[in-house]
Amino acid sequence: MRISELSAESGVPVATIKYYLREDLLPEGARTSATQATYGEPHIERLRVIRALIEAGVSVAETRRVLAALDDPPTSPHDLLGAAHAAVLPATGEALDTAAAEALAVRLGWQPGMCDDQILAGVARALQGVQRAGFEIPDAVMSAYLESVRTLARAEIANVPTDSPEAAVRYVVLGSVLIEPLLLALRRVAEQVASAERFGDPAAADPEP
Amino acid sequence: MRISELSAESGVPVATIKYYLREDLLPEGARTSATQATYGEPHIERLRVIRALIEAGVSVAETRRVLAALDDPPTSPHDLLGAAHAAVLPATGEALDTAAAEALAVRLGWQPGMCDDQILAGVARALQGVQRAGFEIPDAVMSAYLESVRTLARAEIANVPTDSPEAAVRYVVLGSVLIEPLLLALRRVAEQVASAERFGDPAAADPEP
DNA sequence: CTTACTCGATAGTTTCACTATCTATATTGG
DNA sequence: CCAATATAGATAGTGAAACTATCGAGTAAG
Repeated sequence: MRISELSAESGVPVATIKYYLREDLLPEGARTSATQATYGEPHIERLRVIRALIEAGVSVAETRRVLAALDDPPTSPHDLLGAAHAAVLPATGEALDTAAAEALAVRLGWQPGMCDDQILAGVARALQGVQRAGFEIPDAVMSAYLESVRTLARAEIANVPTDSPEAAVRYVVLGSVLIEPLLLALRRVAEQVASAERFGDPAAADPEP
Repeated sequence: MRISELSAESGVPVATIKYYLREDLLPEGARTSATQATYGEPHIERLRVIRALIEAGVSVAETRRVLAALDDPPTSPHDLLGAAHAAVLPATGEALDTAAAEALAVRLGWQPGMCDDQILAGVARALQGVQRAGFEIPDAVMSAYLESVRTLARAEIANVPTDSPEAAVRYVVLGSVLIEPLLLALRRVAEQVASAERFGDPAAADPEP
């Protein structure tokens, strides 16, 4: 398959494919001469993953790191998850108050050394943003967050496929990143439903013409 | 308070404050002459909210809409939530398969007409991204997502403060937007914990020197 | 009255994700 | 075999987004 066919097949413009090649998101095709190369099915699949990540809001640099984790997975599934997470986390710039973040992590069953500091720093950064806006999270709500997130993570990890390493890698790496927009979108729907339940919006009743 | 003091107080550069004034994120100060205005405590608070939203990844245009919802809230709490959600949702460009999204929404207790199509379109878009990457969500995991998200939303809505309308507005509008990074960060920690539990990473055991 | 500050307008900067152009080479249809 | 088309790789340009800097004219304070 030549680059123009790859483009037609995937819906991604040739110029963009070349850009992804330059950025090391997509591997080179098999060279047939100095100015010619051919591409195959793996390239199409890879392009699908790239587009999904980028459209999910992952930057090109982060996408490159996610793909690197896919291509060159650490041996243990646990390290794999760490690599996937690290790929989408910004390097910590400013100093953060990690005490509050650790307190929450402990309520999730976390123990010191259990994961990369970056992951905890993400919690600290998010808390800082919430707090700097002068927003207070009621205890009951925070408890619900922790409970929900633990349930959800347990189900995810319990379903890591063990049959093939490749499947496990795909599941862990893509699952941790691609699911994020879905969770946020589902939360919005659930909030609307709960709000309709509580505040009994008349518009929720089926309107007859 | 003059603009330079507001800048010193809030840590936001004068040029940036002027930019926010131009972009209608921050209201004008009280004019004392043609080239002078003074700012007060509300401006500092507003700047804190703006910075929190923008650092949480909300764009300037979305931030403007969120602030508009804060300033000029719909009368019913339910519509308020809709306004907050609509503020951070992109206008749908391409056609989406909403059937799958509706099926999920129904499992959350959703009924036709219960919320803006945009919110459902967000689910459809997220599903499409997941699916185009060739990623399969196991049924058990999807069930856990729905269950978790319902629990979490119920707790959030149950805790909307009813004493003052202002407090309710703040809670709903900021809560739906600012909490997102926190939830994603907590999910990562919970995944790490669940992963350590399942795969028994030796590094999780406390290392003695 | 001079020095510093302010407003408002305008223009410049940086980053990001593409997108377009160009040259030398390769392939392909007639 | 040769002209039309396509390709790789390099380089430069684009447009959006979020600032950042500069400027001129008008205060304000010591």
